[in-house]
Amino acid sequence: MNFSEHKNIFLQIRDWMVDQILTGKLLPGDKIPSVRELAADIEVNRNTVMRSYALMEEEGILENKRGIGFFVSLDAKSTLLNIQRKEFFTETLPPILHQIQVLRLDSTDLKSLLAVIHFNDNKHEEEQ
Amino acid sequence: MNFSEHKNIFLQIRDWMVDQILTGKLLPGDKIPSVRELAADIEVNRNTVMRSYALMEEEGILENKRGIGFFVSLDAKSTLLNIQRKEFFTETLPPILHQIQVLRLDSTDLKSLLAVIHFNDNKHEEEQ
Amino acid sequence: MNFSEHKNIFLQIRDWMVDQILTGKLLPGDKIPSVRELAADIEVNRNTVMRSYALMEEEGILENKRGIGFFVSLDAKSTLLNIQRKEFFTETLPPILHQIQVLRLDSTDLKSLLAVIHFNDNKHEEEQ
Amino acid sequence: MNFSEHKNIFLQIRDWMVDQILTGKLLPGDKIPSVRELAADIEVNRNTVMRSYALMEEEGILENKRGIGFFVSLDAKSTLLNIQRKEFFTETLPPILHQIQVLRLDSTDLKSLLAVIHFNDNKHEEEQ
DNA sequence: GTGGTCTAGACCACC
DNA sequence: GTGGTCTAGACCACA
Repeated sequence: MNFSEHKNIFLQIRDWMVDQILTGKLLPGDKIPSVRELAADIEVNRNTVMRSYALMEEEGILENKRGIGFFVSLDAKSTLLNIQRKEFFTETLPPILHQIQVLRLDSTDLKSLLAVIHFNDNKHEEEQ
Repeated sequence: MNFSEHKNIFLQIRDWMVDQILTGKLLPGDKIPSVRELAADIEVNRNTVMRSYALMEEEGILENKRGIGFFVSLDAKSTLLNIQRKEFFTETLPPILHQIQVLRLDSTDLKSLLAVIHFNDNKHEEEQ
Repeated sequence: MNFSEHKNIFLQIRDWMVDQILTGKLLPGDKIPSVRELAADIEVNRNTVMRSYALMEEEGILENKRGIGFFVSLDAKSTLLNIQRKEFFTETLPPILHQIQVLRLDSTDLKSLLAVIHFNDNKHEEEQ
Repeated sequence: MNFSEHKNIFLQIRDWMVDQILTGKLLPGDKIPSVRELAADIEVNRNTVMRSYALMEEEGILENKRGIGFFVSLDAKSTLLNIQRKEFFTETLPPILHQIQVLRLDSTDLKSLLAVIHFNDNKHEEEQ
């Protein structure tokens, strides 16, 4: 894992783990590496890894069986989607909307954005 | 002004000022509040305001007339539009696109976003 | 059995066993499950169960017949009642009283508590 | 401050601070001691104090003005009462009820408990 | 072996 | 001056 300079390491660990879960590389119920193990692996202090794991436990993404280790919680995926969608609409989207308006961007400028949305729409139809 | 927790205050002041200019609430050539005035107003340290003004001067948004005060520079608006549009497409947009895809948001979810784009399209037509 | 997060499992096993005895689901002289049996049952390490049994033997609640197993000691119930009532009044009750006062809870809030006390009063009358 | 042996220090700091707030020794909006200051005062590591403050910020009891310090949040008192009352009814009370039942305690035994409740009832009447 | 707390000390950005 | 993160290392209880 490569850490970017100006984001907290414990958050980057969390982001990476979340990614593993969302992309299915880690499945609900899976045991994740022990604090010591991961710390050694990515050459980071135990405490930092611990902080990351504790955060994810609080968020309901991980569960802790004492003396055994941390496990991906069974409903991690839906919990994550909920957290992230909520964050997107309350934190991420509003300033974007504002900026699009202020910068007077129109559909020509934002064609790649529209393409993504269009793509998602079709994905949903397929699944039905 | 309400300051968000995890972004530097002096950057938030800058963002707010930029916004005032882009939306026409501050016009090129206008005198802006003195450092101590604004500092008192928004209950922030004078150094913080100063740092913000200095940054904007460096960016060519403000001009400083010694002993008189800071003024919105004459080409602030076009300068800003260029800077910000560029930033928007290289910095802001890409992670948004990724997130929209990961969260599988579709046009129903993002109706407010689409509404803004639509609104901008019409604005442009009127101006033609 | 569901284990709560922040209390030692071996203590929780003890509490559960004590409960079984006080409520008469386990009677004096009864053989209790073997260490390995209970461990398998509740999905816990055998050491943990052993520790719990050892504790209860020390407290005089259980007796160990070598090669046969653990049994509820004959005077377990009266022993327990004494231990627990004493503990209740010296350890458990005082902080509760304090908290009820601080939180300004009144008889309306605590109706379930009062109901239990009332229920116990009647139980005693019946037995006289 | 005297720390009891077997409870986490950072939680004891929180408990003490909560007490100060609930008893009115710290008022909403008050600045509390800086992390370094309190750490030196009670001879505990900065990190430990920090952890305590961060926890209380998360709980909405404290607010943080960057570069200035931590302040008692304006609605700390009601927030606290909510947290604690909720905890009392979901965590504290149920095992108490169970124990009272199992130990067959009656109103004679629990006279001090009833006295407190009675006292609270009168307090409320006075306030009306 | 596991998680969890605490210390001591460094370094950073921000006010 | 303030909070905040990270490290290195010790010590503990629990499984």
